[in-house]
Amino acid sequence: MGRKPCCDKVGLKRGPWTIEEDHKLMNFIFNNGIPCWRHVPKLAGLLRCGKSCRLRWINYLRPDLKRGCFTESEEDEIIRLHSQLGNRWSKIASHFPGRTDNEIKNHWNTRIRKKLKLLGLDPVTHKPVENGEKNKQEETKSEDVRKDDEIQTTLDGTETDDLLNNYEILCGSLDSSFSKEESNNPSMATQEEDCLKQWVDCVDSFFSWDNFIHLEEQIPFPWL
DNA sequence: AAGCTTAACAACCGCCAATGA
DNA sequence: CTCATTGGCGGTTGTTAAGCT
Repeated sequence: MGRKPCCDKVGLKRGPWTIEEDHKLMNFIFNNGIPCWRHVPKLAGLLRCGKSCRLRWINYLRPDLKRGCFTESEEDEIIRLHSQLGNRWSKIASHFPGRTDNEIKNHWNTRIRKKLKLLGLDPVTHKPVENGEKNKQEETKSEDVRKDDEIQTTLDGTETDDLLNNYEILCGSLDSSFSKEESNNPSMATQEEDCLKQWVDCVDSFFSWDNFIHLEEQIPFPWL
């Protein structure tokens, strides 16, 4: 007997979310909060499973999300946190208000990992890759990794050394300041609040909330 | 212009821990 | 205590746009 699925997948929509679906989910959450993800799809009129709704909200629709590219300092911080926490993306994400674990994980897998490889560093251990280890890895590694190495060989030795030094300096300098600066920093909280206000204003001008005023009367919410 | 490859990101899947009945 | 349910997490896959040949 396998594990029971999180929901009955029959008749449920999958794949990319449409704008209409996003609107339905956002409208529902703004008006009702998040009572129980399992009930959200039905109450919001969505043919998705609750888990999918939760993911969409957390990774894409949440008002406090900070969209856009990662800055250099953010990347450096991710590298440093990853060296301490490993693949605990949610923990890492908690240090970046407005960023999601999925976003950071994707960024790590598509960019930062390659960057570290170019520096001659093992993305898992954050230590320089030994020649012996390199040979061992050589036997099993995939084509894409091989391409990364080809690029690396185009960098001359001094360039690689410089990059490596910079990385070590960076990690060293940041290590001392870390651990006391957590996400409950008051200035960060204010930033988040401002961001939220802006976003709510934006959404207010976008939606016709009047259509949802009587939602409560139409749907019997069990938690009310 | 068409086809192919790659990079970036969104979404899904399966597992696990917490919680409540 | 046991079991079912739920939310959260990390790994992986799918999709698509951009770049290249």
